[in-house]
Amino acid sequence: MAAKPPTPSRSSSREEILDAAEEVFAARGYAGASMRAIADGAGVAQALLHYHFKTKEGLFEAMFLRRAGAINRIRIARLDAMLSRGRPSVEDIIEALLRPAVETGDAPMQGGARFAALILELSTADAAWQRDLMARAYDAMATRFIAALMTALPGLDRAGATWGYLFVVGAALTQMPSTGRAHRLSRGATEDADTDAMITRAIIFAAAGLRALAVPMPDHFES
Amino acid sequence: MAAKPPTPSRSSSREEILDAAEEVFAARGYAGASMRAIADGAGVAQALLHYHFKTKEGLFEAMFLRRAGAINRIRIARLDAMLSRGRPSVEDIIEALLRPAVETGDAPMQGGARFAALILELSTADAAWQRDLMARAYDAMATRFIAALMTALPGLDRAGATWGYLFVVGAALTQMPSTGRAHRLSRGATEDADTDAMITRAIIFAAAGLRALAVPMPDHFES
DNA sequence: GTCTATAGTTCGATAGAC
DNA sequence: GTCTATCGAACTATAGAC
Repeated sequence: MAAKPPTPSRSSSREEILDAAEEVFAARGYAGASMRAIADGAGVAQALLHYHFKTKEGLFEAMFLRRAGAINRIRIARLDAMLSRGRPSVEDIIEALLRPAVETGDAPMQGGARFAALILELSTADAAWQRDLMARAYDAMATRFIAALMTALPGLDRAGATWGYLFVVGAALTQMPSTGRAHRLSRGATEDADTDAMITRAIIFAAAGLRALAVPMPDHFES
Repeated sequence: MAAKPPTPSRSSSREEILDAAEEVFAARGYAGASMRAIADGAGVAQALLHYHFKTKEGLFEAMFLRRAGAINRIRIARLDAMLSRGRPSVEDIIEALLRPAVETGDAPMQGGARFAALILELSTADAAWQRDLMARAYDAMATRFIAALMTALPGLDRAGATWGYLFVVGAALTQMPSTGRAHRLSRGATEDADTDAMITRAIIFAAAGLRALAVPMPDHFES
């Protein structure tokens, strides 16, 4: 789909830089990361980063789109497979949306957990280029899932489906970087690193929440 | 409750620095903000920031605890008032948790919307001092609300109530900085800046989600 | 308590050799 | 494509006068 260099083995250091950028950006955020730290992580000279990506912003963009694109392709593939087999349940749709975010596997990061922090930073930023990047990385995928939710849940209008989608993503994304908070607040009853338990509960939580939003409107409307 | 300087009018510039710090930190994040920009915003010399708060970290801490404390006091007051009047519904509890976050009013920020981005940055950070600050700012309040949820929803165990609390906060917090995303994804069917519509839907969504978590376990368990 | 001035680092980016 | 070397700007923090 995207333009790829015709050379069969594209310059290997370019990918190594992107790998290192993922680690450093995810650990320290955009502003907190430095080109020097990324160059060191990749084992190349700092100038090479500027040769390949021109600016820090350009490197961040390439890094972010690579990872987000990889995850979104899995999401869409799962959704398409489900749709071709019949009418998926709300739970199925949510699972196809959330699981790929924690099952990255192929690139060097702890289960995509820290990448979630990066998405949150980007999605709440107010710089124009960050909002644009967020839109380019996720809007197409989000539109597909919002449509799927409206099909699975007649009675859910577009505004409700949109807020519902954003709630689901926000609820799950904020729990992915394991900070020890769930363990502490639950007095040891659960573990942050147990992403499976978290995702399982998130699906139950989100499916019920979406079904409630599908009811036209409770009985009063205000403001 | 906290130690206050005995002087009736405490150095006014100290508060002005905190006000400016809120704006700059919320707009650019911790790493992206500079002491210079904060000093300029407060109209004082940069050295004065270090006199009052010693380091950038110290200033961030003071700023964050002041704002978080103010919001949490309102939350706890609302919860206590409800509890003294009988058994509040899940919706009431969630409303007491979410509304104060968007109705800050007294300090100079656009409805506390951008402060939410700061909370998200802090809650997903992995530096020790940031996790400690997060715990000091929110754990006591969170514990009260988790307990209230368990009382309102028998069948909700501590692990479920904890994840539920975290889901609710994550779902709502991620929507507070209005980025135009909801407007775009819904094709104009809703507006990001309409926080009342967002909060109203968040309460419906979250209440249903929490009730679903209160059911011991659906009927199958997988993975 | 508030200022000016500056020390000491670190940053993003570029020039230019190979 | 990759490197060394470096520029100029920004940063946090401190010293010291008032």
